[in-house]
Amino acid sequence: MTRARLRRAATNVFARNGYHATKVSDIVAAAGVTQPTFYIYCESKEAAYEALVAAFRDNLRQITLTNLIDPAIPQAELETRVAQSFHRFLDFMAQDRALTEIGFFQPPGCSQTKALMVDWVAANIAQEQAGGVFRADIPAAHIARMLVGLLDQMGRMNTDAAGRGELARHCARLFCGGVGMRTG
Amino acid sequence: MTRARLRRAATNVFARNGYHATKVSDIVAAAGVTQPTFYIYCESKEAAYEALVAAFRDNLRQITLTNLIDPAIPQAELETRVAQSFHRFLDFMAQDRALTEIGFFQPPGCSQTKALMVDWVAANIAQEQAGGVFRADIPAAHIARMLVGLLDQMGRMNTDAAGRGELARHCARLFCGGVGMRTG
Amino acid sequence: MTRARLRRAATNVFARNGYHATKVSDIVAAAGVTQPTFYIYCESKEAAYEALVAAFRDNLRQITLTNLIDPAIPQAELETRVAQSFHRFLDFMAQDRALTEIGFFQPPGCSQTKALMVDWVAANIAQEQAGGVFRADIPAAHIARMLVGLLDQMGRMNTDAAGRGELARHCARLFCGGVGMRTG
Amino acid sequence: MTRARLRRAATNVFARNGYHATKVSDIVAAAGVTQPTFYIYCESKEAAYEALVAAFRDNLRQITLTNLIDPAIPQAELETRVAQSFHRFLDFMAQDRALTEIGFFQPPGCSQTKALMVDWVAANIAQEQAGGVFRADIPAAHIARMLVGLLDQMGRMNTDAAGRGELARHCARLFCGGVGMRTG
DNA sequence: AATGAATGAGACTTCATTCAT
DNA sequence: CATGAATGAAGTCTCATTCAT
Repeated sequence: MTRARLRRAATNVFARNGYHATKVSDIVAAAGVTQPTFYIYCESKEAAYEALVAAFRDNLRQITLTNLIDPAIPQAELETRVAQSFHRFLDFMAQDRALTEIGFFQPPGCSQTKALMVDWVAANIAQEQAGGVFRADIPAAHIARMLVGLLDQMGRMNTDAAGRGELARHCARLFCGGVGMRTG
Repeated sequence: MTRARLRRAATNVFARNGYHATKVSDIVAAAGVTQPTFYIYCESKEAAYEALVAAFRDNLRQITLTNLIDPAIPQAELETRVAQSFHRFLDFMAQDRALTEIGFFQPPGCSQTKALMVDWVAANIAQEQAGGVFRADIPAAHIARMLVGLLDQMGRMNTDAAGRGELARHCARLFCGGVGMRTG
Repeated sequence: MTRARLRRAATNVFARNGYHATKVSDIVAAAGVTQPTFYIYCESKEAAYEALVAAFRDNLRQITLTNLIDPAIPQAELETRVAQSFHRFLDFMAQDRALTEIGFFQPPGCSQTKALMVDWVAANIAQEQAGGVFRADIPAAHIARMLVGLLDQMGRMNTDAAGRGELARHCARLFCGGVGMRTG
Repeated sequence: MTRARLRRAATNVFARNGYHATKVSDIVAAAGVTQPTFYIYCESKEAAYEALVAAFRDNLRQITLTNLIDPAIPQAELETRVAQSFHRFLDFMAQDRALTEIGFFQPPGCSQTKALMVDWVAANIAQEQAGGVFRADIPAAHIARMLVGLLDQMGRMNTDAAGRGELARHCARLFCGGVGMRTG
């Protein structure tokens, strides 16, 4: 109970103020407990932060793994399928905005998180390229970076569930087809 | 002279350790001067940091403005022209890696920088869409976010001049044509 | 307990060295605690000082208010009654010499304290003049200034209880009758 | 020339801000010279201040000495003569308000100045008592303190030349005759 | 399990003062 | 005589962390 309140408080305060500008006293004030109590549940301020980051990364990892696309997919359905992947990511990021802030947008930690995500996504892309789903003349790592960069920017927009649907479709269209005019 | 050494030292130390973990004493040690000297040239640690961020943003703004694409461009040359734009961005980011770290990758400040860049780029894109250079079924803001996200990720790779050329071409290909297979 | 020790220590050290020459480290050393403890109980060095000044002023205000003289007093008893007022002031000032030093003799603050006291006393004098207790051909404000100036100087003398009695009588005699020889 | 400008600047700045809150950099800025120049003319900030205080005291001493009253004076003219003394003091204090602020109203130094003045005045009073000018049933030191206290308070009022004349007459009346009603 | 009270360590900033020119 | 540039020394304040209860 106390543990949960501390975790919630820490997430919110860290998300609002960032790691360095957050004082342990702010967290315990938000949680309605005293400072020594904080140290009953957390090794240190740093450990508390890292636990949140790690939790976010674990979830992100799961989402990423489930987004691998079956090579049997018909090209006609690809964009829709990719939109679905984007949608999952965007929903996940919106679901606990404060935690996402900590794990994905804030230093210290956000760079590492994205670097890891690039690796995970790149592994998927490589398989998908091998399966003929995506073009193979560009390294999987580069494509993975594009995807992560896209999510990074789009995830910053505060959209409701409906907005996320549209956003995901746009992402998919850009990701699959680029911005060029279709000539001919 | 001393001013330049302080600026260089501040850039490097801030880039290496981040704003909060950087102590004024670190900066002056790197510059080979004493602490009071720092305060002769800088209002405060915060002001010193902000001056660096502002300098980076100004340069970034210039680059962005020069990257507007002429609507008269033939579609066949578009990708090459886009690659040129990416190349300029990547070169700029590589030119003073430490300053880029501060202005583009590190908080506090990086989010704002990217938000600004999204606006600048979106203004370009909107014109380019109006000129028929890019598809218009996706909001310019979304396309701008993709571009910034792409640069954000690609700019993190430490590449030499040759590597940047290839990277820029890959970016352009993805940006213009997406990842999908071209189905006859 | 700690709060009281800090207050005592602050009073003594401020009184001995003055506001500017007093270091927080001096205060905490005198109180037998560490520096952070000081900041648990006091907002800042300045706030600590102001609190002492304010406390002194409040007390001074009370004393002043109770010194208003009933207009029904016979002229023959006036000097004795005035002596009583001076006695109260002198006792008050002697009672916590260090606090008096801070509130009444030391800048910053002493000028303001005396200006306030002049106002309070002037209000009394005006009533007393209206009641025919004191001559009315001199503005109450001027008389109040004489009284405050007199106390300012006399309060600086370090006298024991008996000395204060005599001093008060002298003050009263001067205040009521001046220094001139009584001719006729 | 430079010496005079520095002296004037120091006087004004010290008077406005007080000793501790005045920075050498403030003084030199006001004088339009650089910091090292200050040290060509002044041993130190403290010495500069003390020189001003000493100058004020010297002048004050002169004024005090000339205010000794001839014992041959008829009682009827006493109050007028005392008013003249007060007038001289008030004029002196008004003549260089900034220097007076430093020498007479501001710590560190004002207490000592007044203590000295009490001594000088007391010497006068003692002679005057011996000459039958003033009542002798009150120690000269006490009377001197009353006079100094009176001046201290009255000198704070910012009055023009005319106002000082009236103020001096009021002071004399209070000093000589006190506040009591003259009962037939 | 929880807290009231306290602290060790250290950061930023200021300012009187001095060289070398 | 005057200065541009620099510094030694110090002071206020903060904060993560810990006892004793």
